[in-house]
Amino acid sequence: MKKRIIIIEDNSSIREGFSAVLDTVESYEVVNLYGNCEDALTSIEKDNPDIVLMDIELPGMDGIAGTARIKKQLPNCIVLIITVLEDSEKVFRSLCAGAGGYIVKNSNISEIVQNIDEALAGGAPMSLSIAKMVVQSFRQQQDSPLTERETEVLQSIAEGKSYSKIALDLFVSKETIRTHIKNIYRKLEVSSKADAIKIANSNKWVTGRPL
Amino acid sequence: MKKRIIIIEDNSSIREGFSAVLDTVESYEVVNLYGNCEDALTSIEKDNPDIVLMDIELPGMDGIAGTARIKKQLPNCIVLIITVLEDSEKVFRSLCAGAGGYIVKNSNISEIVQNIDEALAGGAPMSLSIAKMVVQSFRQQQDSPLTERETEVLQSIAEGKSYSKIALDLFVSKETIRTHIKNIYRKLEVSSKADAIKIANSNKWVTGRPL
DNA sequence: AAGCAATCACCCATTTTGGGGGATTTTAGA
DNA sequence: TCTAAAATCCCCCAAAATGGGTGATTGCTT
Repeated sequence: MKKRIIIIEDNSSIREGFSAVLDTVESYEVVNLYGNCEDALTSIEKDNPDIVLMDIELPGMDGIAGTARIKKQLPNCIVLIITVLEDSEKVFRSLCAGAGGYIVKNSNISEIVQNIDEALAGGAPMSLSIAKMVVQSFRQQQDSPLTERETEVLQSIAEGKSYSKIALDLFVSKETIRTHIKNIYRKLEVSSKADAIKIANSNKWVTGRPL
Repeated sequence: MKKRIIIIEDNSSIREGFSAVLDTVESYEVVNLYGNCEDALTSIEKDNPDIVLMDIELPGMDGIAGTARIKKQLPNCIVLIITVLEDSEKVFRSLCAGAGGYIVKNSNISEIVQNIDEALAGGAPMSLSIAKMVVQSFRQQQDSPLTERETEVLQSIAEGKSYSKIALDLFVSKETIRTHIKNIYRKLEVSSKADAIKIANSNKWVTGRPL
């Protein structure tokens, strides 16, 4: 059975190019081409694709949101992101949205086919450089105004722990934790847990996941 | 100036092997070898290494905690993890701890030198398979007992938002959020935010970072 | 000596949380 | 279409958590 493929890409040259290439492959069948996510989503059920090649930059709904929508409707469908090396945050977010891998925009025929076959085989096709971008997005903590202890406390806050629980974990009194929190709030110029977490997270001062 | 290198690895064959290999390189100087982190940490200041080759599996303090300690004392020191492909969670955690890259255990001389040079040049050396493991650790959300809405609510909880804030964000009343929370607690068999977050996180039901 | 980090204490008002009821409407599947 | 699940909302209550204020001690580094 031929693998059903759809392509969502606003640049018609690239769209047609990929389509032409993939149509030469015996085991593939390009069932539809779209210039945006909105159009694709209306007929995705009928298209019933095994593979979606998705651009990230798109007019209207972007490829990340589009990936999430598609995975919601067709969980078994594999979305491969067509991309050029750029924003590591976007690469990361698209993975979270359920992207199955990456295809570099100016790949040649054999590379594209290889990527798609790898995806169909259950792998996660991507170039080393793209993988590194994702990895990078976890380190790069810029210098923080918070002390070590304060960071530790804020990390615990981000894990949903109460002041009492944090105090127990760090073997200090609840009052100490409260003082730290006050200092954190003053330094970050916020006055709530949520705001502190948001700032600390966007600056990579905390890890984002429980340690 | 020669780059100072120390090796922390409990397997003496591997330790001596790496050392012998690196000593043949003109620009490197292996200044010390250790079988565990504890010993290494006592004299790390004197060793003043540019590069640390660190095993993950170690008696006593493991390589992840060791990496964190070393980065705390010598922030500019680059820690490269010596590893075999195994646990993606450990690979991820070591990155969070500040690891600068990975060296596969049975690499040959030129690969090792290449990895170290890449690290010194500011890169993040690692094999494609290791990078993929990290990437994998973000998808693979197993099936959750939570509904979409409940997941959305729990995600917000993990971001430190109060019920009121979540209600505002989702355009529903605070009472609705409370009901969702109750259902989440019942399904996960917990009775606190922290516990719910911990479970949801370990099962990848929430992303761990604000969306 | 001054500054900073970390520790702890007590006061206060307000908000949040968790658990117990019960109810309606919308959605989706059998 | 009937039904079950999901999502929405409301009330009560007590306990806990939170945020802000003021103040104090210790120890370390500069």
